[in-house]
Amino acid sequence: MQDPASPEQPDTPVRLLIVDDHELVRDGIRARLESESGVEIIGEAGDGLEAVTLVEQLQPDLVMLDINMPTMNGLDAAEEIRARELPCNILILSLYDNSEYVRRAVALGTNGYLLKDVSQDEMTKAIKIAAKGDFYVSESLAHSLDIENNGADPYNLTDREREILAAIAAGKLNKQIAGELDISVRTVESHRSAIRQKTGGGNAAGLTRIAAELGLT
Amino acid sequence: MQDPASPEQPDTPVRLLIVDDHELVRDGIRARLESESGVEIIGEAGDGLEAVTLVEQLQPDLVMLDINMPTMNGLDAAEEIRARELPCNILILSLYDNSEYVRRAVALGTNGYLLKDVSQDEMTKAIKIAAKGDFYVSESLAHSLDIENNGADPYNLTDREREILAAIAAGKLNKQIAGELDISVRTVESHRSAIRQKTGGGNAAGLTRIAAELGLT
DNA sequence: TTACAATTGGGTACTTCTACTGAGGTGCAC
DNA sequence: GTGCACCTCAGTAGAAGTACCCAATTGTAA
Repeated sequence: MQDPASPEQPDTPVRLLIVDDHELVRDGIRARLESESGVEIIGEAGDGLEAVTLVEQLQPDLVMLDINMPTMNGLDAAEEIRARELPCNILILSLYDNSEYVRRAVALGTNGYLLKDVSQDEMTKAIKIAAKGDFYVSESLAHSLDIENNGADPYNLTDREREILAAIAAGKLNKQIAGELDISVRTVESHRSAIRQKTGGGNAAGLTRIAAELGLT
Repeated sequence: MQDPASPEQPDTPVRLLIVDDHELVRDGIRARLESESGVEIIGEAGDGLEAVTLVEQLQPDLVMLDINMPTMNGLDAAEEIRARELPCNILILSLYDNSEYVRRAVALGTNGYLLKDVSQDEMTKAIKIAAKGDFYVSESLAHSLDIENNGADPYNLTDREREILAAIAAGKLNKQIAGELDISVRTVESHRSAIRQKTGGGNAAGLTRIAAELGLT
């Protein structure tokens, strides 16, 4: 999928960079992989900024990125790594199975999306696949999402609708949103109405919950 | 604080039960503690229900409970353990530093509250303290919360206000809330107004975010 | 080219929420 | 028993959102 410096020989271990803001989780990953001969952990980072820097310095074959992190989240870090055209495969490791995250991960050209409830076997399998530049996604996710199609969210919201939903969830009034997007209040109301219809979200509180569910916070 | 079967001799290892829905996190905890002679991991559970059962069966000195879990969350499990008067100390291990969780944990008579960004040293320290029946809380939390006082949330909401805030966050209209609580709409509006004033929450979307922050979802 | 989806904008009537004002009753602490 | 916090309820005015109706423009896909 990408064009990384992937090891062609199967006996060369995957040089892996672990990124998670929780040392506890990093310890867990380490514990799992230290018995694995095919993987060599060459570094750790605690946030996205540090991750990008270390990918540049250490040039790992694969970086395992948590999403929810301070300073810079994993998806933004992935975007930055791709923007700088660093030759490194990316495996997203997230707590959440929300489709908006997966959608963005796919759009960014990452090499996989794992949930944190992953088993040891699946994790090593995913690392091998992602390190080769292919794409791996948790089975539980592959079933619930139609990634093959176009990565659409379950509500089929348009880009504009997602943009406005995020603004609503941020507590902004229609008038404010209209001002910021330079459109009329009536248009915002139209979009809002469409969002309600598609999501069944009800009032602002309901829409905020759905926005959170979609990762638009 | 409680009255558990705590080991009086310092050379008797703490018999620990680990509860977290993510095998990855359990592996991390294991990896950290297996070098620790004072701690013996006697079992694992993946949700609250399983946790209560295993506490009853294995009678550990200490149970380490994650909060966010399927089937039954960690706080409800702690409540059940206390209700059954099982002689076991409880250490909460949570991803979130929200005050409502800490407040409930304190009210339930648990023996500590750890954040998942805890270091190895602090974790073993907390385990030792909690296993003795004392109370340990992460320093970062102790600073931000006035647990000494009465475990109040940072907004000083009353019980009724929290109840109504939760209903608002659930997307209910004032009229609905009034019906369910058997009070007038005007009263709901009064509470809502007070909540806004205390939290600076603004409209329903803002209040929903704050409710999520307080763990009222 | 035709068809369709997305985005934009409006009219009208209605409901809900917000922002102020006021006050009565209860229970608890000093 | 005097405060004080809490819960209860009301009036009024205006702002905001909801629920319908409608249509012009643009871009893209069949």
